[in-house]
Amino acid sequence: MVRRTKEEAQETRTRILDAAEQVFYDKGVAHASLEEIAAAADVTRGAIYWHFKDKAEIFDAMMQSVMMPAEEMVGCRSLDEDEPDPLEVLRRSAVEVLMRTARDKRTQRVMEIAYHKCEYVGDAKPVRDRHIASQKECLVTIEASFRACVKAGHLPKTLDPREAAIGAMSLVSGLIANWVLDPRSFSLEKHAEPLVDAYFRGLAAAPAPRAASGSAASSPRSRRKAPA
Amino acid sequence: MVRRTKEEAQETRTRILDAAEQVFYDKGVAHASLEEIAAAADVTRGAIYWHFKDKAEIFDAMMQSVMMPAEEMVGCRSLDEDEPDPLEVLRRSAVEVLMRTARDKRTQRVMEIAYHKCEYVGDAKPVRDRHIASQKECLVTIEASFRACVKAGHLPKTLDPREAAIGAMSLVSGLIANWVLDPRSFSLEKHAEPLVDAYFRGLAAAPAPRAASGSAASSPRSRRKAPA
DNA sequence: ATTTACATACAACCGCGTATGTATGTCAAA
DNA sequence: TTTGACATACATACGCGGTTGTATGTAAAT
Repeated sequence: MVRRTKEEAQETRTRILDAAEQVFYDKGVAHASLEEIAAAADVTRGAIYWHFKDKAEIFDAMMQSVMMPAEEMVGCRSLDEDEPDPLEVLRRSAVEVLMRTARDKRTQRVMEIAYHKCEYVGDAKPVRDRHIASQKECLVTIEASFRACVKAGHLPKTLDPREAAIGAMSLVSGLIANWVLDPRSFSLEKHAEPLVDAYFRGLAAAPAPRAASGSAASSPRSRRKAPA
Repeated sequence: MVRRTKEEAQETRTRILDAAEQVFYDKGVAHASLEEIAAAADVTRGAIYWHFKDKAEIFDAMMQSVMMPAEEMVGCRSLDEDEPDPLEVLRRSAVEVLMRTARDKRTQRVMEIAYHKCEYVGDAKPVRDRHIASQKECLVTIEASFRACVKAGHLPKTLDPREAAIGAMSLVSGLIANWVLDPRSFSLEKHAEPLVDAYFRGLAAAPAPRAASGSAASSPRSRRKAPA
């Protein structure tokens, strides 16, 4: 056996990761065997067990090598305290995440694996935990941005910043999840920006006054027009 | 073995389905063994193989026994052609789906299985196909509602009904997916209706005029304020 | 008597983890 | 500078449990 130099070993590692991505995409994480991954990477299982403890660790490493939308939305832009237009920064971040997904094949594959071809259970718990953590962090960051927007007068004072953040994150991740499930169902590239804009307009429009904070869903109000 | 009557057999079948739901929830679909399911249903694998071909068929049957948000949003309300306020019907449907998820434990479990504890690949293809199909059907139905709203003057004529439908579906499913992943991260019950309302307000607000329909994302406009 | 609705028993495979082999890189000592 | 010892980066081989599908048994319902 030709023992490899350190750089070659590192390349082997990335080859395994790339192969795993492909096999995960084809068979799903649970049904992907290490033998298949090894074959796809043109190595043996021995190589895999040298670089990784088990399949869960491969999956973990693979997910860490890319950015999920939640992280990316807040991560790529460092929001300055004195940003003149935090709303625009936020809006653009959301659109960018969607656009990257719409255009980059690699991102598409990983998103589909993350959303529809793995199980966040048992061994995948570390991945799930990071997912939850990043989501939580994402929420507080976006919330901070919205809060700044309210303070700057770009959004109405009645707006709940956290609520707005929850909606933004859900809209973006929902769009991605639905689109990768069936890219032919609609054009993400075409609708991404208009939809983000529409949601943001909804936040900008002051909500209709409510009767205190009673039980919302079962309120006796039978029908209500959307505000003009 | 005491041979069961037909009704008892049917009950056994549902017991298996209920047990599968629990085991799927605990271990994930792929890692759930038929032995575990059988034990949870207090039967043997023999009973399972009598009622179902394999695990995929169990999963399929389980998913068919409940309604996913996409189906439910359009399914529970038959939209009449002469509905006076289709927008309100749509709004209420979306909120109802979210509320049911927030309140009903069973729905929560199934949603988490569907969104985070199964792999739509290989044997699960029938489930995936139905999921895609129902999503597609959901889109056209919601789109029809929005179109009716535009026609009725409840929404601006500049609104793209299909785009609005895509956003609505994504927001709802995204909210559910994110919430079941970590219910403590936010209160779905509290924010469901306000968020749906916010999105609908965004649709009601006329979009800012765009320079024809050029490449949207790379438009030179460097910053833009949210409309007041 | 036959079919139904299971339980039991059996055989086979698959994938995993580990143990071991091995050839080469790496590096300190001479 | 060369050399030997050790670590590295894998490949190979083995044993094992767990799961699956099926085949068979069986008692009650029809």
